Amino acid sequence: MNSLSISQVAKRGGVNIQTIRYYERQGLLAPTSRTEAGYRIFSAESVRRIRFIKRAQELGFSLKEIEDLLSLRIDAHTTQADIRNRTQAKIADVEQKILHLQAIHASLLRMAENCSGCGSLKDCPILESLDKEEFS
Amino acid sequence: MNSLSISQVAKRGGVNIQTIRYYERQGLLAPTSRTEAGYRIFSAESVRRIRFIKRAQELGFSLKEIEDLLSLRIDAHTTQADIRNRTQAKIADVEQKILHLQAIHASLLRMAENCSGCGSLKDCPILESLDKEEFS
DNA sequence: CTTGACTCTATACCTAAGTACAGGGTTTAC
DNA sequence: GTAAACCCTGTACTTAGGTATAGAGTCAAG
Repeated sequence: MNSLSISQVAKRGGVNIQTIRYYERQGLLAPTSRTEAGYRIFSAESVRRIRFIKRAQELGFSLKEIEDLLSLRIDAHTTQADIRNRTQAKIADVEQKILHLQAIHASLLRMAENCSGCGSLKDCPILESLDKEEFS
Repeated sequence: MNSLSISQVAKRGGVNIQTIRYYERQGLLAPTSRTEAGYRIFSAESVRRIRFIKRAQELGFSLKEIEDLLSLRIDAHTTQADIRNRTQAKIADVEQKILHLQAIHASLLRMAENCSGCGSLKDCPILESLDKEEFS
C-alpha cells in the first residue's frame, strides 16, 4: 500500500497542502489518480518529486525551468537530438552557476582567513574583496 | 570624471532605472551624493555592486541575503568574531548549494551520455535518473 | 448518526522583486 | 526660449510562488 493522501505527501515533502495543489495547477506534479469521492491519490514518487523541486528552487531554478528539467525525462515523444540539446543547455547553465558559486565561495574563504589576522576591522582590506572586479 | 547618472548606471549594470531606485529603497545601493537639483550621483563602484547583486540572485540568494553578504564588509563596527561567524555560515550555505548543483550536474551528464546510446526513447531507463532517491 | 478531521473547488490574499505611470522639475540642443 | 531628453517622488500595477479562507462534501470513531 504505497498510495498517499495529499496531507501525507505534504508532510513527507515538507510543503503544505496548497502548495501541492498549486504545483498540480502548474503542471509539475499530478496525482496518480483519484478516489471515488475525488480525493487525490499520490505515490512515493510524488514525494521525491517535491523534494527535487524544492532543492532545485534553492539553486535558483524557477518553477518553469524545473518543469523543463523534469520534462526531459517525461516527454517521451521528442527526438533524441532534441533531448540531448536541451540537456546540454541545462548542463551549461548548471556549470555557469557552479562557477559563480565557486567564485563567491573563494571570496568568502579569503575573507574568513584574512580577517582573523586584522587588528582593526576598519583597516581590514580583505573586506573589500567581495565585490571587486575580479569577482565578475 | 567617474560620477555617473542613474541612467548610465542602469545601462552599465544591465538593469533599469526603477530597479536602481528600488535597490536604494531596500538599502542595497546608495548614490554617493546628489546634485543641486536632487539628481542621484553614482560611481563605478555602484555598477560593480549591481552586477554582484544580479549574479548572486541567479544563484538563489534573496535580496535580503545579498544585503547580509554585502553588510559583511560595510558594517564596520561589528566584532571580528561576529563577522567570522556570519562569513562561515554563508560559506556553509554556499558549499551546500554547490553540492546540490554538482549532483544535478552529474545526473544531467549521465542522461546526456547514456541517452545517445538508446534505440528508443521510451525504453531509455536513464531518463529516470533525475529524481531518484540518490539525488537527494 | 453525528462530530471532528479530512478533502474538494474557487477565490482572495500575501511577499518578493520588480515595472510602469502620473505629475512635475531640470538640462541640453537648436 | 522651447522641445527633447533627463531626473524627481509617489503610487499603482505585475509576476512568481505560494498561503488562506469560504463553502461544501466525505469518512472514521464513538
